[in-house]
Amino acid sequence: MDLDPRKKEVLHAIVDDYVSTFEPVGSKSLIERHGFDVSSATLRNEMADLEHMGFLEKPHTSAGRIPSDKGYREYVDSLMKVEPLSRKEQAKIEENIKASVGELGDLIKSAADTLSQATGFVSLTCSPRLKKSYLTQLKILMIEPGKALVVVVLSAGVVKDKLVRIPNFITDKQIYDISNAIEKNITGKPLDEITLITVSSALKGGSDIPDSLLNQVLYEAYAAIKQADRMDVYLEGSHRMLSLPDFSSMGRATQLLGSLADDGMVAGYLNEMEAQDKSNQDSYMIRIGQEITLEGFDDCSFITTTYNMGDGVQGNIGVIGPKRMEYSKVISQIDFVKKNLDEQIKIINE
Amino acid sequence: MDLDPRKKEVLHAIVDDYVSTFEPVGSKSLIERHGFDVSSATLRNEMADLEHMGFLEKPHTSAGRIPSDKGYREYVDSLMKVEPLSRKEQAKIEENIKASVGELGDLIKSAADTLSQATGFVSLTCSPRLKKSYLTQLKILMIEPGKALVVVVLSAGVVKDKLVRIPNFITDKQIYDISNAIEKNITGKPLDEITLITVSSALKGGSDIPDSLLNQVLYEAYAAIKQADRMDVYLEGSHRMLSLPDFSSMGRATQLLGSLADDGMVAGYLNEMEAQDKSNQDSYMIRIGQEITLEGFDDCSFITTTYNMGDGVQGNIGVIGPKRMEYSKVISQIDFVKKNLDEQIKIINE
DNA sequence: TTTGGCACTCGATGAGTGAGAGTGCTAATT
DNA sequence: AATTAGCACTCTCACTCATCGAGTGCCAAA
Repeated sequence: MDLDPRKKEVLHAIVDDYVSTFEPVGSKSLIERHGFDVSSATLRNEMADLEHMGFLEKPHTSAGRIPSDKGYREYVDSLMKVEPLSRKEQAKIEENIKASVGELGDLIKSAADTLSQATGFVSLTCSPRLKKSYLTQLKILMIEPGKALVVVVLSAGVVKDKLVRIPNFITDKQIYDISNAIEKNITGKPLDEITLITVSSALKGGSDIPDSLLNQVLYEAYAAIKQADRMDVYLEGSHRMLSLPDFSSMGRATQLLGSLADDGMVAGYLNEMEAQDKSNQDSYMIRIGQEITLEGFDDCSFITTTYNMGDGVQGNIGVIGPKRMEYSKVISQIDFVKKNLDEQIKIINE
Repeated sequence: MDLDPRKKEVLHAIVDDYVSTFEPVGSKSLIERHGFDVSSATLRNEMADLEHMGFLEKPHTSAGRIPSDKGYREYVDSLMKVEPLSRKEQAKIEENIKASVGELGDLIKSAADTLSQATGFVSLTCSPRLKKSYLTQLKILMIEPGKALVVVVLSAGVVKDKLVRIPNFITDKQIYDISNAIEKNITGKPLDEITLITVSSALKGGSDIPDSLLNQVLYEAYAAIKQADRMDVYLEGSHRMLSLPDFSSMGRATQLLGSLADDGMVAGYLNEMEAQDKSNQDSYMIRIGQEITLEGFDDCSFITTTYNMGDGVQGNIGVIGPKRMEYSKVISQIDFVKKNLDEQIKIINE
């Protein structure tokens, strides 16, 4: 399975060339650009070998070669070297991210925007899965008769809330009591162990509210808690894909943007990816071309990593770009954005 | 300025034809499709007149005519008849909107999605301008030391909140007192009359917290209040524009989607439109082609109307589509969605 | 194992062509 | 004065055809 050193060099060169020119690379231009010390015929033979092994493809009988998915995979796994960004690029990213003010949500959005702008591709962020995080506070706040705000505070300082309807004549005081009772009941429990029964237990009968009404409130509180682990996916910069030569055909572009519009689908796939790569947590997840099992992403690659919100709570951040991309550069861009994001989150959380 | 009846008929027919075929319409096909009782030569004369008057344009010397912006404007203002949707379409829209559960935000999103799907264009919603609505409640909720949630309740039952940082050693009780004091101070005031001074007045010195710390809390509360009237624009279905023949050239499509990606720009323009049309509140605002002063929307039209959240608080909902659209149909679609949305909002608010 | 040489393939480019749809104008008709 | 028939003209679109150039595969020689 391992390639001899020259084949590696050739594959490396071809990927580099193809990525930067977007044109099938032929034996001759390969010699011109890289200083190979052999004739074009020799390279042709090597290239034919690489093709048989599945690392290269020919678009037409008589065109140069382009990397196959397997070729990109080999490149990513063992050929490329990730080099750090230039000072300039670093500065730009830092500046952008630091410019965002205030809330966590804004910060993450800002990181995504920055990443999309830096790469020129679509950036993707996904809020952390919170199933395993535990509940530290639950408050129900009366807004007006019949309406209340349920505030759920989770470990890692995540705050979610939901506006709910409650029976009209429940009073401020009653809500306050219910809220305290629920809180006492489930504080410290991981989110995915909380059920409607856990929420309600040891609560009924203890107050002056009829069970049927109490149940309604309990249910709403429960729903609010459950909703807290809703995964929010944010895709930014889809329109940038249109400017890429890779998607200059209307058909491909339409299909891609259509798929990107369905962020639920992307979220689902992210989950799947994470399940597969559970081992190398904290590192990069990369999917190239047809490795992506979603419709319409044949010419794309996903690269994601995780950002940290403390207490082991992690979200995803990454890029969806053409599979013909400068992997090493994009990876270091993601990496740098991630680091900045982690830092800023730490600052927000103290 | 008014056209004689036959010219009106001709313009009407041309717009109809062009909208449905997307091909410049010529004198002959006009006779075939519509039962004009004159010869093609007569129509040619009429068409030449209409062109001189600015209602029609020729893409090339020897092609049929297409409506100019002015032509569409005339069509929209005085020629077309808005007809109600078919039962089927109505049912579909109703179903979609009713399927959305729970919160106001979800409901509006759902309305936008429905509208985009129904029209095949981009739908646009904009949260209400809240400057004129008044504050009914303000609560500050301690989340953990150094972190609090400011909940702002406005008239019409709008609830906004913001997570803020506060000095570490401020206690639950202190926050509670501050919160009450502020609330007492500014309840009932319109949002745009609230200043940092209003928030702070009559508060300092009354507590055991040093002024500098108190100021920090007050500022955060103030910022949370001010943020409540942030206009949220939501654009849905940009990708659908790619399927339209109007944007089948990559250049136009790229430009359009690029402009659509900047929702701040759209929000700003909406504001502008509203200022212009202040008179006919509650009705439709329509901008056609170059009437839109934004870059990149030359081939588009905006149609928006308002939805009601009670207490005179209104948001915008509408469509951005190709100017070559079935105006009467799209208007009734928007109208129907708006009606359903209004209804559902009423239900949510009781 | 490498290399030079050669025949072959295939896509891109550009020119030329004819068909088709539509126009504007003029002169005759109503 | 309005309408119509007729005709020359214009312009796009689709099609064909030839050519060019980059690249390949393979064979025989080094």
